[in-house]
Amino acid sequence: MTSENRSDLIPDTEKTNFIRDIINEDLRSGKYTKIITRFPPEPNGYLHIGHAKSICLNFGIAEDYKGVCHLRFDDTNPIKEEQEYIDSIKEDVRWLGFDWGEHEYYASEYFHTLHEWAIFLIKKGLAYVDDQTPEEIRINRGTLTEPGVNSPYRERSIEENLELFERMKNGEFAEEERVLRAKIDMASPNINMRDPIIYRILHAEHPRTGKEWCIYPMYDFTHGQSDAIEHITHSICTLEFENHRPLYDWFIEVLPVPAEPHQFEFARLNLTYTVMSKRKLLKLVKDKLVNGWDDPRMPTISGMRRRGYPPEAIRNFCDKIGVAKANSTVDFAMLESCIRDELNKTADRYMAVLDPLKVVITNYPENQEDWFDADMNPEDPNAGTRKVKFGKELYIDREDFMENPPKKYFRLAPGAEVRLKHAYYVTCTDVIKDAEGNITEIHCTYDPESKGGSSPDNRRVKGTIQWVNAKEAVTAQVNLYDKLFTEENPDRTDEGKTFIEYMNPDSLTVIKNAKLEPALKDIPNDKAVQFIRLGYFIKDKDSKENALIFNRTVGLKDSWAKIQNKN
RNA sequence: UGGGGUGUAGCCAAGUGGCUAAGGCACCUGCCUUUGGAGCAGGCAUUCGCAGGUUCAAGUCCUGCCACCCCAGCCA
Repeated sequence: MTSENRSDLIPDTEKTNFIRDIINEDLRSGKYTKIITRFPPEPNGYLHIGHAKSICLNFGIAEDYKGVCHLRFDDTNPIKEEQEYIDSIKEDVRWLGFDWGEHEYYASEYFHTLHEWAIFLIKKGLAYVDDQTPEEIRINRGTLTEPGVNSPYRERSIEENLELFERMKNGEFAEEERVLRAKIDMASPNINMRDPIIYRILHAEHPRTGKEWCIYPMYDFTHGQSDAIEHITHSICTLEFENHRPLYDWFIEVLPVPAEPHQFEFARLNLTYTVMSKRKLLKLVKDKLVNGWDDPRMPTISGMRRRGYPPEAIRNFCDKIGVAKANSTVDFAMLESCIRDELNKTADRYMAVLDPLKVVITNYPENQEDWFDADMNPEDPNAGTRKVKFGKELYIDREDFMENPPKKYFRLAPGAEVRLKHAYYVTCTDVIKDAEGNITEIHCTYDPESKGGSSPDNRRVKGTIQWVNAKEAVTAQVNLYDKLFTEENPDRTDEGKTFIEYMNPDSLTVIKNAKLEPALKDIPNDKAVQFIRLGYFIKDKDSKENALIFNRTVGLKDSWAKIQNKN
């Protein structure tokens, strides 16, 4: 091996984890002079936040070390895989902000090489065709504590194996009738080494190779070799493959592969109040317990996109949670914090009310109107300002008025004065009710001196609430989301329940009659905004010109709710 | 009961024998505020799963123990 020290490639970064330590060492020692990683999804479902961790790790390393990251579809099981998933995966990786350039690969492109390598193994006496039934194979594999027993077909001649494997390939056998196995050690304490199956018969059409094959290589016979073919230097996967590493290394050792990749394992991401297994997510979709893979309550990348999570926030989250080998469950609040942090810096502010309560400013002249300058984002002076129009009749949120307020309630109440954001101070003078005693309207007076939101006498007004002008407000549907599960760990089984039974019946609240500042009507679909005091929102893809729909991405931190919960 | 892993705060997570155990989330004070948002200041592990041992010095090394996770698909 030529040994060139490329420690110059080691990035100056605060990101630190055991994988980067290994890479740094490999660069210093001259083991590698260029880093090549890969993200290897199986196209059998949509990507979720757990995949985002792997994507950020693999593509992030490639970026930082001036290397490349391949996007490789692990498409060895045509029964579960579909083109729809391939398309969604590419869209999601791209949306997260990563670029695989020309390096888009498919394990299925290597089927011919893999097939040749299988024959190579047979010729070396290191693989054989087994005629046992699945049941027999299972029984003879032994258990965790007992060794397996050799297949009666284990010592077939190389010629017979070659012929049988050829006939398998030619479609002469039914599924489950025969398999090709590596001949390793049926007594190995590592079950993966007990003559693992490397080829099975599947009379299924493949999304990419069509009907060309009826035998398909297993994951273990595919992954490492694909890594070798692509000259991957660091093949990073999750912990459950740790037991497979000896097998990975065995194939690399024994086969005439063009490179010697190495596998490293890290702990997959778990998040509180959500499930991450593709099987479970698929069930939620298939059983229509959610509205598709991109339901904003789903932990899928597409769900988060529709929910309004910015890709930068997801990437930042992946950086913050770190990469280690200990199983862990990250607090959902950590993700939300990253979302708010990003949105606080970037989202323009607008005013909206979710549950409109009419306010009449009794001393405001009938035909007067005021235009106020409202800052788009107090965090970003460059965001500029917009004009908002004030009027005699407004809407405020019903939550922002209480007839009998508790202590420390800073909002509107009879006799209380509040600031209407960007506009005037108002004081509540009357409460109007219907026959049932429901509050239908409140009357206020305004202080003309407080124009713009501050008064010459500098008197303190504790509360500031948002409002919209009744005359020009636009009506919209607003979707509020809560956790999909009520249980921190929906995967728990100790109560004898399934994850479905932990679903939160109130995970979606649809508000039909929200009133919005008119400017919101023309907001682009992918532009995140803040509704002042209510949270961050994004226009839903089903939103129409005359049927606006906004999804709440995440609420603002609510210290008032916290105070109330204490009492 | 075989093999492979992992244990640092409520949750992530640095730490590679040597100054007072990083940082973030959450939480708690106080300040500030035209969003009860944001921001600012401070607090929050006498101790690193437990017990021994080595050393002038141990979260880091050694021994033993405990707990949890993964593996018996012709899934990946």
